Amino acid sequence: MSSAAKTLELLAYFSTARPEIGLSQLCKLARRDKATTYRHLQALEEKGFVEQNPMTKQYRLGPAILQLAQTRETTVPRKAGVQAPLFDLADASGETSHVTVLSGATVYELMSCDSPKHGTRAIIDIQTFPLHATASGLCALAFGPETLMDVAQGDLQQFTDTTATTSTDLHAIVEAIRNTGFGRADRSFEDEVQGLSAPIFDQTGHFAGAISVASVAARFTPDLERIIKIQLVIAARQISNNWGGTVPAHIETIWAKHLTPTHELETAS
Amino acid sequence: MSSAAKTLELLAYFSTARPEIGLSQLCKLARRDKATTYRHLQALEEKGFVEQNPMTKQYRLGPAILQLAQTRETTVPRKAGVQAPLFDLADASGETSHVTVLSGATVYELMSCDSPKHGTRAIIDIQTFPLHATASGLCALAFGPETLMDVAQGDLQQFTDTTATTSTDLHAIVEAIRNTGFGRADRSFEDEVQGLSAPIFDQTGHFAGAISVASVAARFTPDLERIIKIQLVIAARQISNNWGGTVPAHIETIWAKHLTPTHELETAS
DNA sequence: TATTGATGGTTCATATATTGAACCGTTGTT
DNA sequence: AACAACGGTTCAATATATGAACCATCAATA
Repeated sequence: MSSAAKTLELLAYFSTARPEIGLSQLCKLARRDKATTYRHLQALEEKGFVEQNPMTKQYRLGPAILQLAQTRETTVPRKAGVQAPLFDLADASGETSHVTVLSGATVYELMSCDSPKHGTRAIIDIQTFPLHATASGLCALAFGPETLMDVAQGDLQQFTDTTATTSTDLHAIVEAIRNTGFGRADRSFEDEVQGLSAPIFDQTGHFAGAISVASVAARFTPDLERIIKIQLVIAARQISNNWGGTVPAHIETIWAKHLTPTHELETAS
Repeated sequence: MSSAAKTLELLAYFSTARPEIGLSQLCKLARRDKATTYRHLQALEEKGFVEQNPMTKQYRLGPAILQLAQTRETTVPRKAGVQAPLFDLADASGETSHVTVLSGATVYELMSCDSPKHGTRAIIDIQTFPLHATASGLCALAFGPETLMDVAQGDLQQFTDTTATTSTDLHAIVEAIRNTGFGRADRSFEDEVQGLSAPIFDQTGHFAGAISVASVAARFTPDLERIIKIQLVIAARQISNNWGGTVPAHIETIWAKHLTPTHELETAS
């Protein structure tokens, strides 16, 4: 690995949980030599990527990062961070996929990608997604701000005969989604469309949107569901990353739990 | 210079004005070999500090920066406390304004705000500010740690014909700033730009940065200077407050002394 | 269609910049 | 007073960075 890459790696050890790190401590964390680490820190400090707390001599992230982040944020639109993972998902799942963003109390479509694999396709033709009836919307209810639930309950429009139209039903569905880590809409918005989604998180660590696959219900099988979920996890991680966030550990945990082969066997038996 | 530092330097070439840069272009900008630059970009890309636009093959700032910036800002909040006072200052002064932070011996731009009032504007296009030639830098020399003066004297680059290039001149200017409480750069960094600044203090009670206004020299009058100084004081107090500090009493005293009508009359007579 | 020039990317011998064991000076603890 | 832990420094050994020259691709041009 290049010396530059090793230097950059040091930055990743800083976090809100561990905002300041001393030289020795950083050596242990990175399993590097002290002299090497010291020089790397010097280079980072020279360019403003870290600075030293004059009192404690410990290092922390520096101001240069803020300027770069400003540039990135104002020049790279969210769409750019979505394109590749979304296309890969549509390709791998063979189904129409889309990414939605939460703005205020509304779930908007950001980008969609139709897979050319099948003749029959689920056509997405709306631009805002009902919170209580779509996989994306339910994902927002499950992982987004709590106030969303109040908004959702104010409009429980029935789209199909499986749409949740009571507060009780909606709460049960949302609770199930919190337990699995995946939004799910069983023909609740359109007949014959089965939605699956995963939450996306931005740099603030909050829910920012969702990535979803809309399958034609007739070909939806447990096998396909598993495949799609695995792909959703990959895409959700990548997009979160591109938006400056990471998938919270507890979400990763419930995903892992739900996708392990042992779990599959247990539920199958 | 270390290879890591050279690699980090590449990032500084990205800006809102030039968000995407191709390999060849970057080589020209940085005056580096193509192979070297390519490998540096590889290292940056590997760690997410840049990414490649798949269409154009050009490079742009990557998502890793957003995460680091988030950590920095949540652990050392700076930007959040700057926004409103800075905007108010730009609005009230009608000039381009910016806030800088001192990190080690370097003055970095934290945020800037262009006032839309005038057609001609002082455009800020640097990311670090020379200590001896800018209002912010001089403010740091006057109110920051004493060791800064040694650093400044090591590089007295001449930018314009009013830039201080001797130790004697620099000391005189800094002394004047200590007596007025305002950093001042009379076309010493760019021709036709008149800078004025006020120091900002953090919770440790030490100098932490400066807030500055860059006026177009042609419209700089004593009246405007007075108006700007009054606004600078307001902003410096607010930001210091937001950063957990207060403006030291002796600074408030010299500010008051310099802005009282009696003083104006005295100097005018 | 062949030519040119620009781009992004690659190779390899050279030599320069990186490495880490051991060192120093300081600080706080036993 | 001895000790340990810290940040920081030195220097010989060598791993790593370097850049001239190279290739492949593309778009414009003759």
